[in-house]
Amino acid sequence: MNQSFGKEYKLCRRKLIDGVFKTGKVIKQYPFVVHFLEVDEKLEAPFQVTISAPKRNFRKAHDRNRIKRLMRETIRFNKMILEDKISKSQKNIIMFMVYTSREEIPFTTLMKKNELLFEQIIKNIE
RNA sequence: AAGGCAAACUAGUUUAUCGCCGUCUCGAUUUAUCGGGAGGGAGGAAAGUCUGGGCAGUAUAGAGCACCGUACUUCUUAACGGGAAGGUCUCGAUUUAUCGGGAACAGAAAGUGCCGCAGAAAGGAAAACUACCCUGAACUUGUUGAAGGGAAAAGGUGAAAAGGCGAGGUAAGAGCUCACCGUGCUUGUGGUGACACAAGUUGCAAGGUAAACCUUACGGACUGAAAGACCAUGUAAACCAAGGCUUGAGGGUUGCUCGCCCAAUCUUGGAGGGUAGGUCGAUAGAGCCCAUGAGCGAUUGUGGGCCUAGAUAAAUGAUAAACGCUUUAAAGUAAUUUAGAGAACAGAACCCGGCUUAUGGUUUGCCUUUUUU
Repeated sequence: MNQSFGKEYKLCRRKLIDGVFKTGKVIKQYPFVVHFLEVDEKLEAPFQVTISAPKRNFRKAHDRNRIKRLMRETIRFNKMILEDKISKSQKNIIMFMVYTSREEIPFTTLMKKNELLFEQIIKNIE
């Protein structure tokens, strides 16, 4: 089982990010808010995601790094949920994830929340 | 034992599983990817962006004014507003001469401004409220004290009242005179110097404030890695129209003035193309460690060794276990055992030198307080 989660999963093309916000859908699963969109373009990875921890909630750079690392770890563990679905269809998914809580939440609960979130995305696409 | 100050060190360790970002290397082929291996991967402040440089671009023909910064001395350094050593003033402690702090520590005899309240008077060679002295008026002849003058010694106000204190002197007083002290000036000696010490003086006739303007001395081009260079893409300093031509439009030269340089490269409008990617800059440096020489020290000479993060919506993480540390509770005379909890401040973004701020722990030195012997 390939659990790697490298550079190719990063969404950093400005046009795609603008597209996610203009035409994508929104799902809230506290503490996450995700904007996502199905695209026909061929990407380097099955899905691409941008992770964001707002400066408004975490003033210190050290805290923002901590939150983003935890989020990346949860996505890495749960990515098979999305990849199974995507491998059946020909489309790719791009996402913009925002962490909305003002405090750090334990890793185990973040895992469950993230799992729920990805299942909701799949239902929504279907 | 607790608290405070200063200095130094440290910033949990190991293993397993799954991952992240570079570097080197091997193999495979579809020549651009895949797979394997080796090795590296945040800090003492990476922070604040307060300073000094390097580096890069623009410009180099300068001068004056303006503006900004610094301000005891000597040294140190690439440089500094940093650091070292020292001087002066000042605060605290006592062991009275030492120790430990602090200082926006140049100039008030160039000029201007300001000094609230209180007080008679607050800067003008000023000022007389009480009380003092002299002259002197009135009458009740020992009282009241008009008026004029003297006087800064006493009281009172104030942060500050015009050198301090004592003696002489005087109507009462006054540096008016004298001794001592303080302070200014001159000379000499010592010191690289800031200054110190000594002697003299027919100076004391006059405050503070420059963290008010100001004066003096010294220094200062501007911008900032989103700098900048190259590659890729695009006909793009391209195209169309109008105005403007050597009798000088316009541009550059720090903000202004003068001066200087370039000189039709210009101005306005219209229509319209494309990028927002990559490589370098960018990690071998005023570098770090060790030894040794010079110096009180900051620092520096010489020799040897080492290579030590380079990301770019931004890498160093997650989970589990063990050990170590701190702490709480229980058991025990004690060593200790068991169980629980905790581990700070904080994330490189071109690179260095400093400063400042945040912060867990350990050690050493000094000081204070309390308890026991």
